[in-house]
Amino acid sequence: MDRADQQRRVTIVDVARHAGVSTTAVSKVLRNAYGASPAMRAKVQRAIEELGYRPYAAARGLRGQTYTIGVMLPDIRNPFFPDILDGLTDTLRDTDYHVLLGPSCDNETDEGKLTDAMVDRGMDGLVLIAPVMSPARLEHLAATVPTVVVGRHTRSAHYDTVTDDDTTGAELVVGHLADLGHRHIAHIEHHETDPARLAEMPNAVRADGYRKAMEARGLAVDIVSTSYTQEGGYLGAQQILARPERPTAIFAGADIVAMGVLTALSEAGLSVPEDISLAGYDNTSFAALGPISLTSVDQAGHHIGTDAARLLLERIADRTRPAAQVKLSPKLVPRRTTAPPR
Amino acid sequence: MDRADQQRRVTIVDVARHAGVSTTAVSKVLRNAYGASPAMRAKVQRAIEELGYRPYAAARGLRGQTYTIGVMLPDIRNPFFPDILDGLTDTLRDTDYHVLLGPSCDNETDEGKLTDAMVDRGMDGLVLIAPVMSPARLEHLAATVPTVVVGRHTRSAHYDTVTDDDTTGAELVVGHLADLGHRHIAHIEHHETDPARLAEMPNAVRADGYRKAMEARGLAVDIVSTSYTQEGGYLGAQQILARPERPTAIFAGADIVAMGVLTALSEAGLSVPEDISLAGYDNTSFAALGPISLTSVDQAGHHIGTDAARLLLERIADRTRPAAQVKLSPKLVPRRTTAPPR
DNA sequence: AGAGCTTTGGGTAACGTTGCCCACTGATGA
DNA sequence: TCATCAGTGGGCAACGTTACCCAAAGCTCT
Repeated sequence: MDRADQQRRVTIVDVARHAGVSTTAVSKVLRNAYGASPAMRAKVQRAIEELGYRPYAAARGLRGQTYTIGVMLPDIRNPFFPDILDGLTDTLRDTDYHVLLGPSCDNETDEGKLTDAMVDRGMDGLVLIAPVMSPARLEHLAATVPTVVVGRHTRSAHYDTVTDDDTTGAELVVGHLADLGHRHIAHIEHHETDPARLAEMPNAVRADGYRKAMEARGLAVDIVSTSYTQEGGYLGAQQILARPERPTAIFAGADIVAMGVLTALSEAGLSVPEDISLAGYDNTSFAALGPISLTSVDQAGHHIGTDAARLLLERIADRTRPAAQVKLSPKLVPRRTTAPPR
Repeated sequence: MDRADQQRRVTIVDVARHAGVSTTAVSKVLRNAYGASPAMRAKVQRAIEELGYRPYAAARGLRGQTYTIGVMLPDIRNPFFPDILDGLTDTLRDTDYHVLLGPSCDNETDEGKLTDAMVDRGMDGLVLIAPVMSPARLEHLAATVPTVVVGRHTRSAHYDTVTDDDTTGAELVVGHLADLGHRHIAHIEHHETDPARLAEMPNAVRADGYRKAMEARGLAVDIVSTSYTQEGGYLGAQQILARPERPTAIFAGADIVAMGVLTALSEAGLSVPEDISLAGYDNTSFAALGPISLTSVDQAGHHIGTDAARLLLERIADRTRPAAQVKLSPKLVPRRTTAPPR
């Protein structure tokens, strides 16, 4: 073993000694704090570079700040979330903050563990993407650490929200399919029973938007509940196909769901859009794929990410600032998986 | 603002006072250390639960441990990496460790920043998936913190490695296509020029395996260099199609690359496998998708993840244990995108 | 000249946890 | 009877950084 590498970290004390100043002075330079002359700044900067010093975040954490932002998302496999993430990291790139991601957590227990872990690690701020936890827990969490909630239709004095108008998005899809002549349009949703979440979660709002849009047109509502995963789409489509009467179109609540639907349809020997039309949601890069060319709803993930990052930075800077709610508008992107019914 | 929520965290001191014991005693119970009677353990446990105490990781970090494992991966959009991640989190679920992920970093600069950030945050161990940093930096990093390197064909006394046999994997693909009767097989690789990385990175080894397998059969090597992304596949396929003579098969170095190739082929009005055969690598869930049904090479991502986690835990427990190299064997999964040439 | 600033620099007590010590108590063994 | 020892519990000094202080020195303005 190379013992030279195992030596102690360079600390602020080493820098101070090397520069011939106090640790306080070094700390001031690091924080751009008041009370350090340009001459001293230069001296300290030089010492920092010569020694290759980097502040130890754990020690800073003990004093209040870790310069770390935690991000929680429900499913790393859903290709929509990386879009949001890109927006976040692009915005935070020029700041002192670093982004760390939790592993996928799709249930309340995992969410609780992860957010606890993030709080315990002294994170300066959290971005929660479509969290399923109870409103009370969300409230309590946001009171503990600056938080931005993405996707969930709720508001609170403690946290900011960034949402996309899922009701309109669902209406866009139903309108598009109805205009093509479809009368029987099935919807695959992410199952939700908790009354608090029924009104707030994007999947539930999307399903409700579908319901309203169908009823407004006098069409029969046909909802299958599974989950926003590829498997959920597969199973949902199988349920739909097992019935006596087949719908002429399926509205999948997310592109990843549509992926699973495609598998099931293909296995059943049905072709899209000849036998059945299919629309997704999120306009992921997968939807644009040539052989797939999925009709979808664009909700500008990158933009959502930059907004979330901006709001979080503002909230970290001033925790008493009134909570903001940003609401973005979706756009329909028609592609080749939707066509008039035969 | 709800002031009650803003109160100080519950600390070990509060627990000690509440249980009527010393902080040392509480710490002993927390760490399952020697020197605490069952009676005291029970008393302290009760106090911990009553107060809802959770240890503060930043303070622990200052003393040496943060119970955090950092994971770095090149591209969150590549659906292969979540498989590895699942293996990691499944194995670490029952331990005291938490997994935190860095955002995608596909270049040496970002990698350096991220690994620095992870070291600065006192992480107990790192899992680096296909890192591109220099061998010297890798060596130095692994000497600083317990590390497992995934995918990179290298060995060191400081870190363990988990790799898949990419040479064999490439041979499987070329063999499969050649057996079908293909003579002109193009390969899209992730561009690599650094000599150190040419011998070590999975993409480079895969390309080399392709080269050897082609030459062993007396076939002409035809390599296009882009990147292991959807866009890389799209651009690579466009380059291939712009030439006077079209290959009868394309071997994409990763499934995500094959996704982009499909788009380009579709735009060019070519159908798969009638006009051109296509094989990917990684056997991601996307490859199994009905309408895609991509021939691919399975390298058991979940298994890679569990092995990496196991090795890392061992190394954290004993940093002097000799470094291990785990090498897994790939399997060909033929599907509908490969067929004899017309 | 002296009062009252501003600027510059440093001393130091936290922050929450750990692990090395030591002290005390009974029991054990010579 | 006296050392020895295991078992139990606690004191306390770190770990690296920050922010609240205070002190000294050099100004400006009467």
